[in-house]
Amino acid sequence: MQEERRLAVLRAIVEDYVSTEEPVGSKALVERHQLGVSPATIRNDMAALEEEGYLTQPHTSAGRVPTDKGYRLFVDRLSTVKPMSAAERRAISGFLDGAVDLDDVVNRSVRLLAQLTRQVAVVQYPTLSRSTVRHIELVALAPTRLLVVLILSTGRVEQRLAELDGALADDELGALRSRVNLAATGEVIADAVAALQALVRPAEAGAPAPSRATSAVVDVLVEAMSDHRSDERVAVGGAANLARYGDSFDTSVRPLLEAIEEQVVLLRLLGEATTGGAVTVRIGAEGPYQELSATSVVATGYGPDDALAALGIVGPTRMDYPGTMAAVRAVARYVSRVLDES
Amino acid sequence: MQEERRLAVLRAIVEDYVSTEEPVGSKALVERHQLGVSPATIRNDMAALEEEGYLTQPHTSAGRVPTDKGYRLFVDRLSTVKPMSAAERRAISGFLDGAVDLDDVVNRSVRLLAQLTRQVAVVQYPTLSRSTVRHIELVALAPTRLLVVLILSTGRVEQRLAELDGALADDELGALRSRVNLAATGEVIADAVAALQALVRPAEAGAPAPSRATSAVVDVLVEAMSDHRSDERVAVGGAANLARYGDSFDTSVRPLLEAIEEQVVLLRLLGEATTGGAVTVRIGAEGPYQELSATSVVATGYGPDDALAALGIVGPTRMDYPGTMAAVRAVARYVSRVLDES
DNA sequence: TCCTGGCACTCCGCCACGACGAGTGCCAAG
DNA sequence: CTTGGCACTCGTCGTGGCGGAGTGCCAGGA
Repeated sequence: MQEERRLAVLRAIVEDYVSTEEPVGSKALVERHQLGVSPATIRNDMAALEEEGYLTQPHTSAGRVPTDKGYRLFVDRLSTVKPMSAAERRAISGFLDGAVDLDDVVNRSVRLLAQLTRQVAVVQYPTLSRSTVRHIELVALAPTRLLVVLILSTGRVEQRLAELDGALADDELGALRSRVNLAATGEVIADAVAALQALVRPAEAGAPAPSRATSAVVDVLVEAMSDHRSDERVAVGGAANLARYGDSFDTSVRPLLEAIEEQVVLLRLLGEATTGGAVTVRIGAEGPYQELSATSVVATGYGPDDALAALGIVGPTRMDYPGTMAAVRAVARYVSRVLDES
Repeated sequence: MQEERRLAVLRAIVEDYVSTEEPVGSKALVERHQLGVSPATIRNDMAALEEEGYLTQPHTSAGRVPTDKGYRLFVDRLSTVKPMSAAERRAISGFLDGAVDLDDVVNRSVRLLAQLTRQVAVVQYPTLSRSTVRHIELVALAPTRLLVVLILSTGRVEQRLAELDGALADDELGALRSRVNLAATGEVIADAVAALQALVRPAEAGAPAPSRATSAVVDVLVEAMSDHRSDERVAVGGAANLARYGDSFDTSVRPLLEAIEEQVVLLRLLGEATTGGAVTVRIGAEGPYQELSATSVVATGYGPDDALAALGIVGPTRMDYPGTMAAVRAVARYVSRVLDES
């Protein structure tokens, strides 16, 4: 069956091109793979694959190079995700288990991912909106100054200052602390916000009006919970891997460097990945940024239901997809596990 | 006086080379500057400057390029730090005033610095050892589980968990809180550590032995205060400016990318800068890393006595030193001011 | 003593040329 | 449908000539 062989040819071309970084010709192909046919036959297949848009030639009479469409077919149908070796798994879990707090988990993950894939790694900080409230603490720094500490399930801690109109006695502070914790602890952020706001809503007739202090504290908490600034935070690592690109500075390195500066861009690149549990691959011009048409993104969600946040890598379209996908998947799993334990 | 003119020639060469990025010849020099002498005279001066090691020629019969020694002389004696314009000052203070917390200050600073200098900017997080303790809070999360929150003068907040042997009553908790705050608040970290350890030292005969809870809390606090991990944190920005280097990828961009990955390297580069109040310039091979012999570091300390931490930029030796030094100095001043206010 | 104009020289960067070779497309035969 | 052969294309690489920018040196002048 020729159709099958054609796909085998495409797979072989992708693999060779990824490892040699040079257009691959028919002769080299039959030498490196056991295809059982002659170069001439391969040439016919290549011509057909080019006709269908899976391959292209840099110049007449150079070898063939996969197109985005070719990589897409390869990723979707021709490759199987390589399982990580036991040693790699041990290295991953050993490296991540040493993390002491959320920041550390994220930083270690991004370095790990960069090291495993030898690409630029991106890890999004856990999304605020997916977290639940673990605890709220109120600390009197001064008679009219309160430190409000918000501790989330992901280990994130936010602190704000609240200025009060008047001094607050210790027992009043304790009562207030109990009330806000009762309302918010264990709730998802959105529900916690609603519950807190209910505390200060004009109660039914006869109930006591909410105190000024309560309002102030609730305001600060709601503001902290609504502050999606940190939703937009990402850690980036492995920029040194950009140096390996060597050629194609302008088409690959420059736009990537610019993207790294723009966290918004990185988030958007990762964005699609949190949907669905599997590793997402965006190849070349499939994405929203034409400057990044020479780069691919391999990403996935992590955390409970893989919906807490996303992590992944950005690299040239010419990359080892099976290996990269395996690494991204493995790191996401271990990060999810580590976060779950803490 | 020829000696004076020679220095003027060196200054002119540095300025022209920085702006054109090309070796500068004698003819171009007399055209662009009012030196009042002929190219031939300039040639003699250039030959003398080269003899003394301030200039070098890429090839026979190309123009001259400053050596590290030439830049050094330029920086030390021939340049005056350009004052920032009023508009720039407004932009800086406006940009930094919007910061909400320490993280934000650092992040904004690094972006600001990268933007002003169009170089890679590096800002070290405030050093733990230079901070004082603002407040310690103890929060009972569970009967035998305490959240210990350490708030520092720089706005940094560290939190740790302490596990207790037995339950602690509210009033006991309050007493413990008072004791640790009394001992540590307002103290520099080193003194705070000593004061806390004094609390649990076997007191003179007759005094009550320190409780298990006290020991546990002090242990956790001392550990948090001794954790110099975050002393080693830096924020990096403006990596996209590397793209402007264009040529000299291997000599400049690659080692810099690698340095950016290695925070230790960045810290060491900034390290020397915290001594003394002025802006420090390290040119080319003057520094400890020969891979970075094509780059210069312009850095200074910030915070009280400029000793809290350091910030600066890393760029090619061929850079606008006066402008860069002005920007680094200005940002450091504003950051110090902002931190002082909060 | 120092500056200046002139002049020969060096050497880089650029371009055109030609040989080489890898790789292709096509065709006719198996 | 596969295969070997063959002519063709085109990029790469080394060669050599040319122009120009820039230099060093020297002799004459202030």
